[in-house]
Amino acid sequence: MDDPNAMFIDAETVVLERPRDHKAELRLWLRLLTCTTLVEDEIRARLRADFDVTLPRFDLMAQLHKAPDGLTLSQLSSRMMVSNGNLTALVERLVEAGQLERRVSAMDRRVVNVRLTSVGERAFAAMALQHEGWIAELFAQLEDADIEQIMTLLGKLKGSVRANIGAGQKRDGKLDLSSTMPSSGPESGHHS
Amino acid sequence: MDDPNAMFIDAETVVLERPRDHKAELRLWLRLLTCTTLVEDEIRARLRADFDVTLPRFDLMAQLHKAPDGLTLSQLSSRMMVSNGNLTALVERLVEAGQLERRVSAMDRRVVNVRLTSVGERAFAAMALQHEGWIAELFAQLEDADIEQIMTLLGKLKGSVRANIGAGQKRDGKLDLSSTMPSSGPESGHHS
DNA sequence: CCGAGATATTTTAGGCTTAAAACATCGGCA
DNA sequence: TGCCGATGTTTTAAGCCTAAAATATCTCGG
Repeated sequence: MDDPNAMFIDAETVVLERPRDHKAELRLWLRLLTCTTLVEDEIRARLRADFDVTLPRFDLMAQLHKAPDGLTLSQLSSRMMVSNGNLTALVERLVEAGQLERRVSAMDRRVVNVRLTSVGERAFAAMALQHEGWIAELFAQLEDADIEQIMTLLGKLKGSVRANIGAGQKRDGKLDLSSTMPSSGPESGHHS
Repeated sequence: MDDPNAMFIDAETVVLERPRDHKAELRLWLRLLTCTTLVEDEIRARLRADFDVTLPRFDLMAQLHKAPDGLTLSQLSSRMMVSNGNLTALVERLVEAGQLERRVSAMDRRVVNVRLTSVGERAFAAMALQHEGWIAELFAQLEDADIEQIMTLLGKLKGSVRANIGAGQKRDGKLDLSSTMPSSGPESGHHS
C-alpha cells in the first residue's frame, strides 16, 4: 500500500477501483418517478373534476372493461398491482354506485366474480375516450419515434426490474419460490 | 355511414379525417406506470423489511438531507409533490421518532422550519447507501447508454407534460387562474 | 392604526393502501 | 370420513393522501 506509484493514480483509476457509484441510476429513477407523478396527479384531478371519479375506480373499471366476462378479486389485484384486501372496499363502493356487479362463483364458493354493469360500461366508455385524449395532450411534444424509443427502453427496464425483484429477499430466511418459476430466476444470467 | 362517397375514402384519408387515435401514447403511459409501480413497491418492501421505514418518510428525509439548513413545510410539499396538509402528520410522526426537529420561524410566525436531527441524519445516511444499491441492482440490465437515452427522452416527456398541465381546465366554467400566473409548476421560482 | 387580501399551516372528512391475521372453502389423501 | 395444507377473500390496525374549510399571521395601502 506504500507503492510509490500511488502518487500517479489519476481520477480514472480511482473510479475503477472504488465501489462504483450509481448516481446515474438514481437520477433516472427520480426522473421516472417525477414523470409518473406529474401525469398521475393531473389525470386524477381531471377525472375528479369532469367525472367525479377517483383514479383507483377508473383503473378498476378499465381492467373490467378489458375482461367482458368479469374477473375474480385475485385477478384484479394482480392486474392492478394493489394488495388483495384493498379491493374489498373499492369494489363494494362501486357496487353500491351501480357501476359493477359482484357474484360468488358457483364452482368455487371462495371466489368472487366481478363485472361491469351496462351502466358502468357506458360510464367507462365516456371516461376512457376523454382519458385517451388527455394522455395524448400531455404527451403531445413527443414524436412518434420518441414514443417508440421510450417504449423499447422502458421494456428493457421493466425486464431488468422484474429479473431482480426478490433477489434481495434472501437476507432473511423467508421462502423463495421464484427459482421454481419459469423465467424469473434470481440468478438468471445478468452480465454487463 | 351510408355516404355514397364512403367507398372512395381510403385508409390514409380516414386516418387524416378521423380524430387520431392515441393508442401509442396510452400504451406508453401504462408502461411508464408499470415500471414506476414495480420499482416503488419493491423499494417500499425493502425499506420496510430492512429499516422499518415507509417510503414517504424516506422521501421526506431525503429532501431534508439535500437541504442541511432545513425547509419549510411549503417547500417540502412542493418538492415532494404531495399536498400541504399531508405533511403535518408525516412530520409529526418523524418528530416523535426523534428523526427531525421542527421549529417556528422567528422571522415569520406562520412558517414552520423542519430539519433532520443528527440521529435522523445518521439513519438516513445508512438507508440512502442501501437504497442507491437497490436501484442499481434493479436497473442492472440497462447499459450506460440506455440510461442516458431514457434520461433525455423522459426529460422531453417531463417538459411536454408540464407544458400541458392545466391546459384542459377551461372545459367547464370554473375559474382559471393559470393564465394569470407567471408559470405554474413546482419548479417555478419563489421569493421569500 | 386599520382592514383587506395574501400566505403558511392545520384541521376535517373521506377515501386509498398495505401487511398481517382471521375466516371460509377447497382438494387431496390416509 | 376426517384432517391438513393451500387458496380466495375479508377484516384489522396503522398510515398515507387529497381537497376544501378553518385558523393564524403577515403585508400593505390608506
